[in-house]
Amino acid sequence: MTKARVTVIDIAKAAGVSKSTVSLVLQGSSLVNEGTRSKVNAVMRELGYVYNRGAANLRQAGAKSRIVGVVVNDLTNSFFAELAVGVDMVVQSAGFVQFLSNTGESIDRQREVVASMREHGISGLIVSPARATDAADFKPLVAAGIPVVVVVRNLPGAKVSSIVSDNQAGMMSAVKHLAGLGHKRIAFLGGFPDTAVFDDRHAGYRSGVEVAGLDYHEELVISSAPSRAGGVEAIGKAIALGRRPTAAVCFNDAVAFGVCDGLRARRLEPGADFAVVGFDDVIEAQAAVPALTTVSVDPQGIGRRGAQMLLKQINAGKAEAEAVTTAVRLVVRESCGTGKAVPARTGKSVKSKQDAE
Amino acid sequence: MTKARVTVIDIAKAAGVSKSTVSLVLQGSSLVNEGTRSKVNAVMRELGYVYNRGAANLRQAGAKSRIVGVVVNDLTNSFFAELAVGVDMVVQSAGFVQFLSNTGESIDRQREVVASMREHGISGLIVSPARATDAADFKPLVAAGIPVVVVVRNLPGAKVSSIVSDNQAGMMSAVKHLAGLGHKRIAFLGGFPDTAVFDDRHAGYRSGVEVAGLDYHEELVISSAPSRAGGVEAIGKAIALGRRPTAAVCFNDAVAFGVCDGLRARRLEPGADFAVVGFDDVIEAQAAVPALTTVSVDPQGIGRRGAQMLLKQINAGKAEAEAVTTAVRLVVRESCGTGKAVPARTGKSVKSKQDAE
DNA sequence: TGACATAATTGGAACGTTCCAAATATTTAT
DNA sequence: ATAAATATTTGGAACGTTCCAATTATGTCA
Repeated sequence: MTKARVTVIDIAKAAGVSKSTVSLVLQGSSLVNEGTRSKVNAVMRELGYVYNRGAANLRQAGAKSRIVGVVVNDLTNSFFAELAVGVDMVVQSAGFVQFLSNTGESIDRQREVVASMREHGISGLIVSPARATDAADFKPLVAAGIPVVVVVRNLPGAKVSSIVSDNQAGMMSAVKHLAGLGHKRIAFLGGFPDTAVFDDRHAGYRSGVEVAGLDYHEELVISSAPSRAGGVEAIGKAIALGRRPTAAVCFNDAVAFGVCDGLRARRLEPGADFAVVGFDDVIEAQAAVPALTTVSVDPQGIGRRGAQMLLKQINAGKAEAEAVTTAVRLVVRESCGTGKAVPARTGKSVKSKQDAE
Repeated sequence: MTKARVTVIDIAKAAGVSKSTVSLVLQGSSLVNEGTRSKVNAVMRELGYVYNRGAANLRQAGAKSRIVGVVVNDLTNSFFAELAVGVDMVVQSAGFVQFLSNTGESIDRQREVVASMREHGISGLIVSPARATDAADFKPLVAAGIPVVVVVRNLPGAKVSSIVSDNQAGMMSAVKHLAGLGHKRIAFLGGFPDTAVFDDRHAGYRSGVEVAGLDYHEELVISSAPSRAGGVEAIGKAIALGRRPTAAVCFNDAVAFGVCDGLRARRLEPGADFAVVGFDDVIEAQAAVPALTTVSVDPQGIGRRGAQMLLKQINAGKAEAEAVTTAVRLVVRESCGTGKAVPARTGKSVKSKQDAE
């Protein structure tokens, strides 16, 4: 329906210069005379020229497409939505655009979207890997010189940068908080034991218990799906124990909400009759009744930081794998029965080179 | 480590055919001999070939980049996150990828990202326009033959397709519900009067009132920011009226929550002493106390539908503007005081929904 | 003024693909 | 066996940009 695309040659012709000059203007080169520059710019505006990044990118040997790929496993989860927003903020202000895709925890889907992104020539990738992602999956990318930053869930064995929250310290502070309130039997509820995140949080739980001078009981660790339904299930098992716990730290907030549901179903009031702590601090946490005491991880911050890391590597041209864990803090609300709010800070920002393998 | 890219020519050389043949294989053409095809495929796998969509796209005269742009004004809002997921689902299974960007209601940002997307050669755009977006803003796009679908908020005057939820019918059913419960003075609270969404919802309110055989009173329409704080403010004014209303339909759920806050501050119990209906059915709506009666829209459905519409136009080559409004339904919970006998549960677990505005 | 540096400009030749028209191989029909 | 049809394959020539080396204009200094 409409005319052919306006190209740099059309501009050149109309402005009475050569295409090379127009190209120079496009790149903001200082080699071009001020007068010519404004003339060319005027003509571009007039003809409604739009830059063809594809063509440019082709010539520049795939150097810089100014596209970063972002892959998350569940955009519906506000945690990841926030993360994506964080990424978008820094990526956008650096003049990049983001390809965002959702895998819904499907490994096949993940492979597909990553392949597609590669074909489109992304200059870098930020990914929160689907469960059971093979560390080798991103090997081809880094081999091709495309920086990859793994967020939220780490990928042991992959030689890529990563940025995860301090799961261990977070869980530890949650346990210490409960112990400080006088609880002696504290359960660890929810989560799949075959994930790295579970391992970290569980380890934090365990050291928290020990640091508080309590005994670690295997039976108090009850895994389940990391969802609301999983929480209901887990609390059911916990209550069925001979010596039932009086408090629980949960794998994440969704589990914690499920635990509250399960308690109510048994005529127990979360907060008053049983203390509950979550993990993540999703938006619903503060609006819930009772407001959830939880470990806040600032997903948007992770997104921003991950994006910065990625951009740094893109600009450096060289991808030096770097592993950072971000601080985390306990937000005390009402689900542990104590109205007094004394936010306990924990966690430190640790930065370390990742070596080996 | 960064070796030269493997190109179609390398493949050709290694397979002992011409680049044209390789290209044919790439396109799945039936013209190529079965033997050659598998040979070529084998070599491609072996050399780790990755298709360069940019180059292809360049040659194909911008025909189809298989990229669709998605622009939303607030990804943090789960309403839009859901919407994006809906889009992604259909777009992905059609072999497209999505460029997703967030404007945060900034018109400048919106212009930037749309421009950037154009440079990258999107084949279509789905956008939930930032407030006060000029209808002419998308003119250049459609002039260039790039289909545009506007979602959630419509853009009067723009000759593009749109898909919005049935604000009018939704509000009408809310009013009718309240009237059916015996309320005579029903207020309309919250929202900025200068938006199209406000107009629609207000119109729905008005016809609802009339259909119920009640009088429409200007004083019962109290606008405010479409936020929780705005709700507090609006209910304050409503209560200060000479003849105060006994119920209110709110511009959205956030306002409704604010209204509840305001009522409690005046020792009135929402649900019992004053009936409240929201709009959107955000996730918090069902967990709130009292659970909020509200109008549910299906953002993911809108996303899917919008994407289908867009793909249809992309494939058709021509953009025939089409306006659809999606159905909406009232979810009765407890905030109108009828929570007693029949727990009016909508059997399905409602997904997170929220609409800013 | 000539000699030389410096500032601006400019034609190709890439980049990796797809298209086209034409060439070659293989069948089939006569 | 030969022509005609069909099945495969194939070299260029694009696409819109950037790079390079080369060119032309302009300025400077003895």
